[in-house]
Amino acid sequence: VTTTTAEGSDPPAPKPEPGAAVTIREVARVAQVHVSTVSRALDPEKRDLIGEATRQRVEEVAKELGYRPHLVASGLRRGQTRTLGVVVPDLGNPIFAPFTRGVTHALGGVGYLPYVADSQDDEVALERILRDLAERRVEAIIMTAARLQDAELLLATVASGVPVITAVRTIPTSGLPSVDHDDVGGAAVAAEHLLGLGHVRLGQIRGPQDVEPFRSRTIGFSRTVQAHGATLVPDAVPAPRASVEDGHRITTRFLRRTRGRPTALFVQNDTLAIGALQAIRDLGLRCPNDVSVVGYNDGPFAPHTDPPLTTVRLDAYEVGQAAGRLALAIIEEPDATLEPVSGGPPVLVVRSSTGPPPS
Amino acid sequence: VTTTTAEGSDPPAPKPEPGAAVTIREVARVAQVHVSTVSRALDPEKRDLIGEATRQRVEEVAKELGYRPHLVASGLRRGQTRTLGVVVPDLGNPIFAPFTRGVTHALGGVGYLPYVADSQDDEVALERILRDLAERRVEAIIMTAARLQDAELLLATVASGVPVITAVRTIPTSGLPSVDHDDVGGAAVAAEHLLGLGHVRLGQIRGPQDVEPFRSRTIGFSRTVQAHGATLVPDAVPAPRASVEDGHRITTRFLRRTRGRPTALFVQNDTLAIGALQAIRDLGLRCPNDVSVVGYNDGPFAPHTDPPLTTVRLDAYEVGQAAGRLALAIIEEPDATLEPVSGGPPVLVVRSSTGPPPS
DNA sequence: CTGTTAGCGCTTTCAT
DNA sequence: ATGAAAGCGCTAACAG
Repeated sequence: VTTTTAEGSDPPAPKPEPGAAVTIREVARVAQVHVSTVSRALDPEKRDLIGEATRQRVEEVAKELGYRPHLVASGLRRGQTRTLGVVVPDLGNPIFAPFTRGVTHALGGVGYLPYVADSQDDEVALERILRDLAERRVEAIIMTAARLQDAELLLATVASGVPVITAVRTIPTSGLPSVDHDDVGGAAVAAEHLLGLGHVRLGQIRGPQDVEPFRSRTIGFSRTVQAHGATLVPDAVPAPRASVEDGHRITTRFLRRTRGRPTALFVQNDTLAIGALQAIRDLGLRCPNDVSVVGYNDGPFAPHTDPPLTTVRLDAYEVGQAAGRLALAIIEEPDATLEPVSGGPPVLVVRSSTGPPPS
Repeated sequence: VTTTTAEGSDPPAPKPEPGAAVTIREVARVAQVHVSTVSRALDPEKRDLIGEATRQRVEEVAKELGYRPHLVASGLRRGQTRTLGVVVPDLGNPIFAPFTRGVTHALGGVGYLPYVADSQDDEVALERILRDLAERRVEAIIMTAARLQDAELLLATVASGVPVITAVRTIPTSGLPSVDHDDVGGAAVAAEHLLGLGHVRLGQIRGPQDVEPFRSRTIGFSRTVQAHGATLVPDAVPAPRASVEDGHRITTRFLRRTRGRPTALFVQNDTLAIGALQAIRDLGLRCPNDVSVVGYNDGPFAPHTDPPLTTVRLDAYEVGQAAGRLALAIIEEPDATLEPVSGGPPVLVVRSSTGPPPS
């Protein structure tokens, strides 16, 4: 119990305690007010509940003591963490750089900060990541590493109370809110480009088919080629991973084994396409003279491959922003049924890896 | 006040309360034990303080109710967040993918999860990021986005109580713990390679000189060239950013303006080198016939440029791991003076972008 | 072995 | 306009 100092001239003006981290309590003690007053004075929403004079004093003391708010503690009390999880399959895939920037930009102003985790397409790693994120009470998870068989795991996460949205790699049947982009359409555009150049024997180098976008690209491409009455040379197996190495391997096998080799290849992403271009060179063929190549994503290196890659642009930054916004929306309205958001239409970027078929 | 049920036969076996999130308290209520008993039963460190029978019951109830520990709350109590910040200058730079993986792997087993933030080399963005990380009470910050002029800001962060370590981009004068790699040596190796091929007029395309590694590379290269009595063709300005575009622009200007053009170029990172190769082509020159190029980093695209890039390998994964370990070390021993850790020696990877000078 | 009590740092009724 | 008291979910002495 402190004695009132209603009569004294100068108030005691306590010295800050040394050592210990400076908390709201310390500020209160030095400023001679109750902790709740400090809390209010420093809360932008509530600062005008406090008298001008006291507020100024509190602010001054806070600054002087070097007070830093403790977001974890205030978050606990408020029931929020202002945190979310971004799960990517592979940070090495160049589209996740702009994607992640898009997310952070959408989040930036509102004080959310993302945990970023890389699942490496490993089921048990993913499981650990999701559990960890849930236990840290992230307010939402932006999942870009989904394979079709992960639906159950993701729905369980949602059931446990953490909203999950999917982007880039969605799971259409799951009912999870998603940021979509029209990969069927994108692949169709690629096919039309090649058909328009006069190709009649086309093939595709497919990515892992348990990943939605690759599956859609397969469909879009096949359907369009067949609709035009051209020949779709059947490929052997899809690439197990969307890596340069697998692109090289699968392309080599595909171009070597085939009788009546295709004159044009739709390679389902840029990373695979880099491997494909290399394979073509290694086989002693020339691109685009012997075989044309279309990639997908228009990542940062597409303009700089040899030859520069014709590819379908997917604006990963934009998709990331959309994902960030969608995540915020679902945080605000957890029960709203959210329409899939579109990440913008795919557009073909023509460079030098495509040309007319050899005569 | 609950009445004791000491005489009844079957214990009441309370039903879980619906709705509300299931906490340790709820588990305790259902399992008919005190919350602290639950806390202990579920804590791997303390589980054997609890009787076999009760522990099993608690575990069972916890599982049945779908109890998830609340890491934020327990962290608040324990005074830790098991969280750290990784600040990168640009996620688009391909070395930060393996770097970040290295960090997470070093951290994985011990339950730390990183926030990842991208400063885009923007001073005010960086300031915001550091403040935010500090207020979230990350236990350490791994800073890879440091420019020399950021020393003060970083030291202020340290003073505010959050340990900061630097990696990739260090600030030698700052005294911050760091993961170093020998860029002077790496550049020297590059120079020796070119000199060994017989080049006598060499130049370099420099990255931003307020960033330590670029500065060291400048020194290592110049020094070695001069020591061998060869001519170092002075360049105009360093690239303001380490981007493909700047690499192209600076290289174009450099090769065009120079009388007595150099026959070999040390380009201070792979991204710039991609631009440089492009510029060489655009000028109608051939690489390596007219001009040889050595890059730096050996990023994922180095084998796939045209021609494949001779470059100095920096093992970013390894550096990331070292940074993770260093961060853990400083978390455990905040006051230890930590020796700079080395991220492994630079090694030259010879591909096809270098050859003897034209005769 | 288990329960009691207090408290991490903060916010929020509810008083006054 | 400010203070008092309670509590977010959990853990850690300190009993017994």
